[in-house]
Amino acid sequence: MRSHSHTASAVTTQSEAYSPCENCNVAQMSLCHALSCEELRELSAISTSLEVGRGVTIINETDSADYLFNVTAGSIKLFKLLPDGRRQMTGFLFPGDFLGIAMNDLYAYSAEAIEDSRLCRFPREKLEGLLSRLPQLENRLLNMVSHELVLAQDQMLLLGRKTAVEKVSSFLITLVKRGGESSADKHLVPLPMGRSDIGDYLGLTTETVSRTLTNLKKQKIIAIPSGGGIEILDQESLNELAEGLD
Amino acid sequence: MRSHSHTASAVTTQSEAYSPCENCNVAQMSLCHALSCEELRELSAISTSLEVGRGVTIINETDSADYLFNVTAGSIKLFKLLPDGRRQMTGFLFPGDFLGIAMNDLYAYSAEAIEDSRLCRFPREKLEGLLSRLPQLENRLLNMVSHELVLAQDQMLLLGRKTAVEKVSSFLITLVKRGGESSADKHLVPLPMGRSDIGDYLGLTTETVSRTLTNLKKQKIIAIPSGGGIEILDQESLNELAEGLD
DNA sequence: CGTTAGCTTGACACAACTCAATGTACGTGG
DNA sequence: CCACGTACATTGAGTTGTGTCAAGCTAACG
Repeated sequence: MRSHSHTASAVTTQSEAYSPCENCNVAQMSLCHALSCEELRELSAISTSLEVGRGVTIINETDSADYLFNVTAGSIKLFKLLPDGRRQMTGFLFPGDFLGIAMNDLYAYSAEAIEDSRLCRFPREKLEGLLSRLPQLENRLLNMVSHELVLAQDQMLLLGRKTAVEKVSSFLITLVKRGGESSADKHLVPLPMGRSDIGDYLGLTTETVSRTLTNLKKQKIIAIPSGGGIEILDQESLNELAEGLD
Repeated sequence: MRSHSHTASAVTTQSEAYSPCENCNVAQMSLCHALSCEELRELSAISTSLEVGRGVTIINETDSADYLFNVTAGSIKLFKLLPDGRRQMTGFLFPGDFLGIAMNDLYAYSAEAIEDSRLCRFPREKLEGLLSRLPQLENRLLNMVSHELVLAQDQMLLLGRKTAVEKVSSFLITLVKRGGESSADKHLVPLPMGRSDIGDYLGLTTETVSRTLTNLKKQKIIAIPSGGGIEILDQESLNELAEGLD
């Protein structure tokens, strides 16, 4: 991946005009899951593969919602802003995740690449046309959105009612669950986003995230290797901390 | 409505075995929206109308998710609990709203009637069967869930990044927007839920909600009539407070 | 008219924030 | 390859918004 532009405010690189959906390595966990060969070909026909460099803005909160996306590589952060700059992350996306839900044809959040990433882009209008002809696809989309809604409700509980330790512990656990399959050692979770991003996801400041991680480290519940990421040393304690059981 | 049982832990009254969906007064804003007569009849065939009294539990967070519901009268609160009893409301439902999204066949939250209410109940299995035959219905459901997701993201911003005044102001504004149509005077918003429910919705304590409302009253931005509900005196100021513009 | 449930108000405590300084890792250019 | 610069992470000291605990108030209902 060559693109390293940190300044662009929109999608930058567009690598291929046609997408080899048939060979897609994330198809089994993405929107494309459970489609027949023929259906996959139809979807492929309207999709475009994109590469974006770290820091590049993919969509903007109030832009017209013309496209939907599927992440195929890298990681993406979603967030909303208040007028004075306060920021709330609404989610982190990894390969297989879906992006572009809108209301009144406007995106509900902004999206930015945390690291160099690849996405699959679908024009909304064409995708909606496909949905009416491919019930499998619409059902798949309904399941994905329902799943996201359940996660959003968990996050509300976290934001509204959990303490700093409980928030950070919960966050680490969801990362373990998500990254569990892809990582060789299940106890070393990658952490591509910065402390400030984590803080804005958990409703905390950078400093509180840092202090909390340090405390967990002192308690030998986690380790923080210099190469980045977090090593989970005591998953059991972490689970209890996340639910406030102590 | 006669049922006033406050003790039942499950659905109590089941008034009619068949439901007159054709005459439903909330059909235009509910799940049933945009269905043909024939389709409406099919939906009607699998639905049951229920009445529940104030305080009655409709679903329980970890129960098997056998039914989906549509609210037709009254108001419902949705919430999640932590082991030690801390509670987070995930939403308040009014006529036309939808209820029963699940993950792994378990409900993601509990639901309880705030006041005497009526719901339309659909067995999940039968509804899913219908979905595959009625693409209109599936599309409608997708739109409703997507809409809910957008609202959930707004709520994350509120919970994670807004102050007490901003939270309460935002809450009042959403009530105005929701109840605007049904109420004669658009500036008197009904408030069927208690302070404690509002606190658990906004990630605050009862006391903070109360103090904040008192402050808004002192600033002549709202009035609190003894008959219940809240009167909005200065919508403009409220809008600014909600976004932190002062 | 007394009982009760919910709302309001007050005094104080503390978890997390703010502001500020220092430490660390990494990429760039000499 | 090393020195420097920049961005990010950590740590510390002091502040504050909201929570906690406790006391009164209000209104609805039997």
